Amino acid sequence: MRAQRHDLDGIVDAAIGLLDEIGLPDLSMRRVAGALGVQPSALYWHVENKQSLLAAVADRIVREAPAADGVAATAWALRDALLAHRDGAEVVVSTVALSLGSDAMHGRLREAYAGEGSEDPDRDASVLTQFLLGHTSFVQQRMQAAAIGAYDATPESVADATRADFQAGLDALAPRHSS
Amino acid sequence: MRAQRHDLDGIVDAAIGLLDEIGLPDLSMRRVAGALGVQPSALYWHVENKQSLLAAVADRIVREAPAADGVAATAWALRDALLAHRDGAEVVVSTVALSLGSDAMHGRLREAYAGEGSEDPDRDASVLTQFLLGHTSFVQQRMQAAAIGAYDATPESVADATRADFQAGLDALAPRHSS
DNA sequence: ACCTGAACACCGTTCAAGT
DNA sequence: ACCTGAACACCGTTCAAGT
Repeated sequence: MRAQRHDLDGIVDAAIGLLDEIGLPDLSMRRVAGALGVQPSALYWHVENKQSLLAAVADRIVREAPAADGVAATAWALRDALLAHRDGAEVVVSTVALSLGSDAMHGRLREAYAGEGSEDPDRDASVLTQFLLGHTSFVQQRMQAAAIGAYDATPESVADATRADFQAGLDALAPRHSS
Repeated sequence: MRAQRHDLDGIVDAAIGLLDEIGLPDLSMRRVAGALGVQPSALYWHVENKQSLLAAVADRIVREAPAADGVAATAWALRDALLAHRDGAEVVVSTVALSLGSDAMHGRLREAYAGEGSEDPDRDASVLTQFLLGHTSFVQQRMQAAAIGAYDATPESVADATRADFQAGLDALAPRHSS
């Protein structure tokens, strides 16, 4: 068989595509390899193990969030980015402590808080990061439960209710006016 | 071989014991069965699948939190309960949407908010639940990363810093005085 | 440099059969 | 009612060997 030649970026592309299709529980190294037309063992040339591949995926998901002005807009952009991919929140949560993708989150929020005159931008960013991760995990969990009938509500009503939750959280955690 | 006779409670006991020993990634149905001296397939008489066993574990973890007075004390008690078992936060997060153990969390916080004169106890409880879950996931992730050297800090300093994070979150999300 | 092929030590779950 | 035993269709990871 022909050698296929891939790099980390291509592998992450394939992994994200598969993630959206089949979800995190079914995302295996063997499936990623299959999507690339390669043997499972070939992945280990590019990546140390599954966890570090997921870290790279998390990194990409967070970086897909566009830059925005101010704490609230930044937080909404990050929320959108995590919700844009199936199980995106869970993937990011699981790698947050290793200060990869999550550090990008924290860093953006820290800058936004600093720009709005926070007295402790680092602490404020930590708290909002933790809320954001818990919130998005909850949203995706609920949406999937609603989709399979395990939670009695329409996806739309879950989306609406959780947007209101997020807004309420931001009202409390982000400064209202920065003058 | 002798029949072993178990009930759901005993299985949850064994699962929690194993969870503390080996962590969620290594917690398999086969290991739980092994700890009980039983074949893996025997578990399926008591439990529909692994996910529902984990839901029962999550339920128990949350119920282990003692009742407390007021929003802040309730939140700290829940935080302690999730942190009391290895990967406790992750277990609870993964079953939160199915309104099992997590509903107990939400319910307690809702009552506490109502008792402090909140205008929307349901929303306030949702926001605090989401922060609590994100926060505790983050703490356990960081502590483990610190333990294996993947994050450069002592477990104590992580514990201290995250306690301050939680207090800051509560300052913003819980009412300061209830008169 | 990058991939194949084969192997190792695992998984969750089902189901007939035992007691 | 509750468990065993065997099977099915999978896993992540390692490593020699190929090109």
